[in-house]
Amino acid sequence: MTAQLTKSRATGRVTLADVAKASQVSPMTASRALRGERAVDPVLVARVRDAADLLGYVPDPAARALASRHSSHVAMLLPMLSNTLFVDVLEAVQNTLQAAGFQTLMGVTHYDCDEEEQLLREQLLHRPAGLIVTGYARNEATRQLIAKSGVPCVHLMELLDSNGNDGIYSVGFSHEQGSAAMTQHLIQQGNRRIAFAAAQLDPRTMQRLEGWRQTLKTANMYDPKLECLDASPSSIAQGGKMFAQISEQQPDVDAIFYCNDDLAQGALLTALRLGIRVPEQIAIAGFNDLNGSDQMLPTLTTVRTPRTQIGTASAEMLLALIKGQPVATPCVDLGFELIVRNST
Amino acid sequence: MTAQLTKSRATGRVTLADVAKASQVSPMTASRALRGERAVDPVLVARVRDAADLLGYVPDPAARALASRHSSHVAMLLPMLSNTLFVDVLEAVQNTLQAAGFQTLMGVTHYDCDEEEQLLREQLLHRPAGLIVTGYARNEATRQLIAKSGVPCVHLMELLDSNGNDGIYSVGFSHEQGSAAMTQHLIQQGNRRIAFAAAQLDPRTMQRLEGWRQTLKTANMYDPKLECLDASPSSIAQGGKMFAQISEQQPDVDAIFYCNDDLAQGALLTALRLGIRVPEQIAIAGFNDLNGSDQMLPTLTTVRTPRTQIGTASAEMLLALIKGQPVATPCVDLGFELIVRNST
DNA sequence: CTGAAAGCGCTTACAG
DNA sequence: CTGAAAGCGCTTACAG
Repeated sequence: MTAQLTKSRATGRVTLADVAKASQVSPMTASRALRGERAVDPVLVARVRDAADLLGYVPDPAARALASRHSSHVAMLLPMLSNTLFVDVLEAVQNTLQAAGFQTLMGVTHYDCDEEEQLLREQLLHRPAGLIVTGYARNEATRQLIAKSGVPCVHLMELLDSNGNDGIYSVGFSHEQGSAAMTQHLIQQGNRRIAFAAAQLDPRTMQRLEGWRQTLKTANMYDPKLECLDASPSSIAQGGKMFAQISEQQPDVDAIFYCNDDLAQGALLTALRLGIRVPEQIAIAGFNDLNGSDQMLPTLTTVRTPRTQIGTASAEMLLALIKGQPVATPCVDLGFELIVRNST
Repeated sequence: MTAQLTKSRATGRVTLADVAKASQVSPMTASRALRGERAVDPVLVARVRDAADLLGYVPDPAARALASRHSSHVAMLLPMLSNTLFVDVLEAVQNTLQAAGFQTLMGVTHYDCDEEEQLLREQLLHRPAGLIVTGYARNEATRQLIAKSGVPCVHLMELLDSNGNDGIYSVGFSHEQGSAAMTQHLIQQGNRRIAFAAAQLDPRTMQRLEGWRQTLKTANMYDPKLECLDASPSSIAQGGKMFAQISEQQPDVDAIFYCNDDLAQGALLTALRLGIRVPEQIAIAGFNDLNGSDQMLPTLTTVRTPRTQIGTASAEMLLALIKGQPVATPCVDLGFELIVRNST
């Protein structure tokens, strides 16, 4: 077949009109054929597709967004990139979305609700096809912004109480249960004074705190003095500081459960430096199973969290919502895994 | 002043036409006033701005992109997010661009030229206002794609030879010099069998290899057996493996220079495990000064690289290029810093 | 310095 | 199942 190669536009870009002309249908039919909308004669679909291939046609995202009022962007709000946890989620989301022809517009909130609101306002201007946000802790204005936008939204990382999850989509796991499982393990190992050490103090950290609290209370081992909370960012150095402090001020503590692996790694290094034997003198546990935890000395006992799976599953769920497909399980629990190594 | 609040569009969105009507000028004048284009009466500018504020007008990026043939996106190509190096650059770029009203469209190439080409093709469809790419190692098709697109482009991380940098913009530092400085330091410490251990073997790693090579050759200490190269990804575990291998097979090696800190951290941990004293029996050095290197036991001697500054400076340079402003220094060298700690 | 016209490249909504 | 019309919300290019 001989396609007309005449380009009608000054820009030199191959447009839908060119494809339509070459395949002798209207632009509308070409548009529908290319998008795989049904109710188009298969013969025409084939003709249009061939012409598009021949001409090297690629749809213009801006024109499409303007006309349809939906871009091919997905806006994603993450608290912080310095926690490798979120980098893993981001990469998984990106891979899945990219394969489906969507672009990820990432925003970093720094755990700040005002910043989140600001970012979301900005991103909503781009009429994203979908939204991925982290957790549920946000201000009312942001919540309204999401709801009113009508843009499908998936919530990352956390589970929601079974009540009041109407129209809420989420992929995550129970931080409270993960924390309880680790605390239970520490008790079973014979520890009696189990401290909980946390930084950043974001909502998910507080849920882990709660899991530890409840488990200790049930075991009659709870003591507020065992809570070592610090709002500064989580880091290896910070974990070291907290370890030095606890081991000096509370020599009776026989185990420390850190809310994140970077803190626990810092604790392990500081224990080495101070000549304190782990787990003999004090047991150390972490959360997330980040890079390097299996290489520490001793290797770190931790809770492995499914961040890559969370990224993939949330992106897939969002894709379904965007297409208007039914989502069987709106709130997906991907669980966690207790990884017992040598530090406990 | 009383602005007319009548909205003309079915979408309910406040448009430029609304602002124009409210401020009693033509849409064109409103457009120019809002964009800060000169050649508009200051009185009208003020009137238009007020009306825009009052109505809560925000320009539609899609319409703007379609009409102007340039979006407010900046496409950024990074090799890999698992190296925290690039996450730091990404965050800095994002912060700077966001403040200027641009969105970052990130793509991960996995050090694969074909993937890079594919990603760039996809991103170019969105008519980005600017491009940020990593290094210079790419295939000819990709190079052509960048050149033909006419989109301003800044190259990250590396310096370019003084010859042939016509029209090339870059922000980075010399990996070869950074590596040479560290090698020099190791020689000065009295080491005579200095191994170079590297993973991933990307272009910048090879430049560091070259810096080490030249320095050892000059000092008459070069021996090909001292090169320990492995193309698998860089990680703490990989560094540990390489350390065990070198210390077993080449007991005369008295220092190991790792091309990246994660490898060196793994080496330090493995040395502890094997009971090999650092730096007494063997000195260990790294590159980049990543998180945790100052917390290791012993603390890690390394080369600090200015990744946040690279991100900020490259974004600022790109912004200038986008605005058509002259760029005084097209190839910026941000240098590096030798950080001597206790592992050497 | 200001504006009327045309167009960017698609899709929605309405006919047939 | 197909198409002609209108419009998405801006800016470019051209007048004045």
